[in-house]
Amino acid sequence: MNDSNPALDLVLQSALLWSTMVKKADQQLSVHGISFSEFCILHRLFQAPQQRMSRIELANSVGLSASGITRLLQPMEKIHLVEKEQNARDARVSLVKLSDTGLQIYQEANQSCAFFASQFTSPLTARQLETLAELLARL
Amino acid sequence: MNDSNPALDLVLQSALLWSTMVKKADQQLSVHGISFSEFCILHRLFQAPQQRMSRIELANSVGLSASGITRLLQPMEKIHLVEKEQNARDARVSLVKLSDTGLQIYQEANQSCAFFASQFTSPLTARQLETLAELLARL
DNA sequence: AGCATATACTTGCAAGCTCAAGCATTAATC
DNA sequence: GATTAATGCTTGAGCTTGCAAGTATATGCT
Repeated sequence: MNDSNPALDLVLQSALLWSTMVKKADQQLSVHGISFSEFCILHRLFQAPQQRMSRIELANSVGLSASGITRLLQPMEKIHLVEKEQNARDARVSLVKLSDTGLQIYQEANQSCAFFASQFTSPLTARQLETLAELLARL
Repeated sequence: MNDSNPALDLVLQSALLWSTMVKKADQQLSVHGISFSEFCILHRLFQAPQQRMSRIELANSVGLSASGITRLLQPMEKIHLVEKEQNARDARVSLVKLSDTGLQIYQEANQSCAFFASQFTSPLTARQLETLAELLARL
């Protein structure tokens, strides 16, 4: 009757884990006035060469749709966390660039988020953390 | 400059991974007319003693808020996947019970979801899957 | 050059979820 | 026994996101 299925169990287990994790991260980041999604954006931009990316690249890198990016970026532009730039070669793409204030907010938020992350993963040893990351990277 | 932080990387990596995973699972389940959230509900009910739970328990077990459960369950009651029952001891709680048709849909959907899950985890060996589940269980 | 197709967005609409507030019921305290 | 607090749930308002459709630009084919 109860044909336990490890793969299915894993999927359900992690879905629950992930949803609670994001909620907690959101809470931690709220003091900086940004959401977890916004932090992901800033993080990707920070990592990008010249801290600038196309919106589509950005969408893929954080797992959102193109329209999701458009709407998420609108308020971020308004408060000048990011800037809109045009691509000289291709007039379709509009680049997103991390602004100075965006960089500052990112660095502050990064502290909070890093603290949260280390707290969240504290039940694991460094070695286990590494193993976990490795296994997840295969999926 | 690039002070790489394993814990933070893990959090960001898994956020992306799970969001794409849930989207794919939703797609797989759409042929049964239910969402991933709804499948989680059915799954928990199926596992529950007498296939019946209070709404708050259900909310916690799938990582939703109480109001989320209320709204998610409304259409499910309408198409008779679940039934509402009263608790004799406590008039506040209303129990949710898996119906016969709900059970049937669950079993069909379970096949799809199990297939998806095994496909999703196919890059991992059974041993690695076990390790992964074990590590996630600690978080 | 001209037309079809693909790409990079943006926008209208709808779904799914949360938070805050409210209601009903139960438990706890005096 | 009455009052206060806690619990279980529902509802209104609002946020975030996705999908489908639309626009603008680029690319490829002939």
